[in-house]
Amino acid sequence: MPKSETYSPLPPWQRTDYCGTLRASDAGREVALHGWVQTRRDHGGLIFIDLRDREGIVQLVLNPARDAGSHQAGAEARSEFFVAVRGTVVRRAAGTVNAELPTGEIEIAVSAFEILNVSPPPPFAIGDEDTAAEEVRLKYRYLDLRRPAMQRNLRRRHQALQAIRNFLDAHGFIEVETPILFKSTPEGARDYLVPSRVNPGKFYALPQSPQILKQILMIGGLDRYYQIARCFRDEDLRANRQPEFSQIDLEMTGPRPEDVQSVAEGMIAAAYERVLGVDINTPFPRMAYADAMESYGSDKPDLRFGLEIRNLTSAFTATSFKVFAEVIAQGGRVYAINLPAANQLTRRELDEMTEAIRTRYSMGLAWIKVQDAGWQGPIAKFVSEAERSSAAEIAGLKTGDTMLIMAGEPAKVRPILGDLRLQLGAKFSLAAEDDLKFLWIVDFPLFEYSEDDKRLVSVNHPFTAPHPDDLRMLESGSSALGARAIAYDMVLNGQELGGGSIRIHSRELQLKVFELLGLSREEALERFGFLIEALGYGAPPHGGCAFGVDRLCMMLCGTDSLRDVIAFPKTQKAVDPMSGAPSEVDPRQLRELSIKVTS
RNA sequence: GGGGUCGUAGUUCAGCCCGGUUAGAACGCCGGCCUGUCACGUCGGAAGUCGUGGGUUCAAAUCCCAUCGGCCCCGCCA
Repeated sequence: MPKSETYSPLPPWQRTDYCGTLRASDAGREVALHGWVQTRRDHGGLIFIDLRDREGIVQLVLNPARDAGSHQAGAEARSEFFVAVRGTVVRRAAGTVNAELPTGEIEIAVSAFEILNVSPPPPFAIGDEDTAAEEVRLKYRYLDLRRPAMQRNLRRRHQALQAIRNFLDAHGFIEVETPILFKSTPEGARDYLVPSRVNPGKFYALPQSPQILKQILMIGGLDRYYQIARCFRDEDLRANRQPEFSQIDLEMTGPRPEDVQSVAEGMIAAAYERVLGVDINTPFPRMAYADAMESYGSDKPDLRFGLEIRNLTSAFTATSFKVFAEVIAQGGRVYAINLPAANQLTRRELDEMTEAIRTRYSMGLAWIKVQDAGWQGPIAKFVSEAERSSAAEIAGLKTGDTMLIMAGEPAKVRPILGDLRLQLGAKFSLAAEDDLKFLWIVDFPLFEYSEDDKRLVSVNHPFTAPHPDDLRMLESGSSALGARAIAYDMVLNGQELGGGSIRIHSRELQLKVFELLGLSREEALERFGFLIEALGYGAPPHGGCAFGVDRLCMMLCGTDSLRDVIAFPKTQKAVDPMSGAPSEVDPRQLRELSIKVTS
């Protein structure tokens, strides 16, 4: 333990090298290292210490014959002590080389060894595999961050952002910071609020995204803007959702959608090239939203495997099977997923699947198996021979295949089958992990009808430009539902990486859209007056996109949890186990803010 | 707000179904020995409010209820 009289805030000598970078070519060099003790192997006479820094591990040899003081000090060293050493890089004798370590051909013959700080035994070993519970890892995040896996993830994140910054800089984008303390615009997610001391009873909101501000930057003549922007949404957490997260936010003046998409493709490809060294083919394929919903039941389809949803309705237009006939009479459709013979589900699994869909959605799932003798399954006997062959042709049914069938409203059935498709893909490991299936989903609808609010809501956000061919449809609320937006989402392997749109730059059109959304002119002006006013001052056409940095990094790191690519993430209860945030505050602070806690 | 799941030495877990010895194991930790180990070896040792509170019982880690926390999911997330 460093005694107080020897404690110094400065190390006794400066590091010359990182532990993990030393190689046989360094043999003979005198080096100085700083690092944490990974393990100590004390043979009594001879002590080996694996010393770790961010670059890796190197073996120290403490030999009393070389330096008695170092050997003595080394005996005191324990896991996670921080030490400084000096010594000579020497080639290991034949037979003592460790092929497992990049530094395994050499070791450090130590001539000076000082413990700079001690540590109690860590609550978990700083190894490569994360054997500790996440609760413990987050409480001692500084120890967790020493693990090679976390070091690698954070470094990949850095590399990705660096590549993206370089790419955008090279394409004329100017990085501009926008305020964290901004105005609450209650549309969309719940805001995080910050009370204003100077203006009692008034609040700032943390931005859910810099959407409006970047539009105003375009009106402000920046022409091309980007930002790695922190965003805040006070909603419940998920494995891929944190209350604060980062977006690569960009906006351009006068772009066609393909101009924005090309920039986005380029920057994502740059990140993949920099981090993983893989070459991504651009441009990415485009798929219309309507087609994605029809074939995959999702606006973010995973294209790494098939099992597309098939529309069998035409095979059953004249069916005597009551269930299908009634659905079709009411404008519903019959959809199916054809599971090829190679992927067999047991009777029990089929029953469980049926039961799960019944309890979760109160919907029926039917199935048939194609046997040599014909269709087999609970509904087989209701289906005529003509219907069978017609359905088989549509679905590409072959002997041995299993077909899962649902009938009902497309809006209800397709997402369920889409979910089922993903479950089946996972169950039969149909999606290769290293396969990268990028695509753009385009032609989103501008609005959808919200049953809860009994009004139209924006599918994207209210600043999204309608498709020019559909402008006439905005004259009434009912026809507006059919209008398309100039909006696009980038999807990778079933994850939405980002999306964007061309924005409305006409003051009148923007007011019209707010009106369709049920906002009175007064409300619109109160909430978004500054944007509406700005649009009136020669706002140029503009558009852009935003990408989730954290999700991109998840993909780049091959992890399922955002928490693995964020240095200090929060738990599902939005708590930071390390600092204890959020916490109560001094009553005086509350008084200054004119805030009273009522519960 | 709802559903599922987990909570036992510092850590990872077993024990829980079917209540009954002193609650075990591994790693880690502490002490001894050890000059070529690299998950060092070896001999010995310490270590527990079984998440918390209540209930049932002669007896609760074990059964019941409540509650807190981690994780996954639904709702929510323009």
